[in-house]
Amino acid sequence: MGKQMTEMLKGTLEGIVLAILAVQPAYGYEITARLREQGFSDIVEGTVYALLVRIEQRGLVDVAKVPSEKGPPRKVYTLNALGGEYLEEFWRTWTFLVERIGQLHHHIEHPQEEGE
Amino acid sequence: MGKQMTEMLKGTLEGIVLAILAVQPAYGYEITARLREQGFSDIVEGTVYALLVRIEQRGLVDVAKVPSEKGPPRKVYTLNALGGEYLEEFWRTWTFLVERIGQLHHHIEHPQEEGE
DNA sequence: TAGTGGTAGTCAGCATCACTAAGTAGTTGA
DNA sequence: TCAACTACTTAGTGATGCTGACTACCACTA
Repeated sequence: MGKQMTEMLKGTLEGIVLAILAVQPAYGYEITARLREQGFSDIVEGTVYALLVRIEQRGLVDVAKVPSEKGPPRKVYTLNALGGEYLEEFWRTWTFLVERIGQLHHHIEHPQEEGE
Repeated sequence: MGKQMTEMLKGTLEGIVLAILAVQPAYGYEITARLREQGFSDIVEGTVYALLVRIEQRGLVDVAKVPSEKGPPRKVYTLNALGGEYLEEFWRTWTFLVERIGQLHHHIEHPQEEGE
């Protein structure tokens, strides 16, 4: 999309991937494809793999190597308990931010309604 | 708040400040105080000032030096035409992200509703 | 047999951004 | 004089996503 989206994804992409893993376990290539389907057309594989390494090192996911019919073996990531807690914290932070910014947006278009 | 919020603010804080300036011109110290009032209690002055320097260098705002009754002169920032366009682009990007992530959140809590 | 294309993952280097921490300066009041 | 508030500046750090190139496995085809 653009530079703005790139910067916005910092901090949120991690939550997005954890949310995808919360639905069901997945491997890197698959996650990248799913992100593309869901509209994040510009996210590159390298970014996703680097992110997966990070969340693995932090112990938010469990990893299993699974052979593939086509190509090299897959590293399948599963959200574990710690990852689940982290994801919940993500949702709280995200919701807070969405509410604050939503208020700002509303304030701009309907300035007379708020008491200043 | 925490590390998650710090990372999420990357890319969004700029939009937040531009949105504040869209309501009315303001200077750094004032913007910091306003952010604190609006719930972003952990945002430090240094962060805001650095951001203001950036958006000034990109030509998104006009700057005027105004004497203060208390303390050094203020640098009052006003959103200009380019800044307005940039802010609109920010809202588009932000809305897109909120919708995508909202879908993900919904999907997790009501998985059977979506067709896969 | 060599070449192409899809699958799957790794790595080095870069730019951007928020934070930390310290400093400079002006004004007011004890 | 010194503290406290106002107002802005600056150097350095860590985290993150992107770029671009690379390795490797498999199937199909000229």
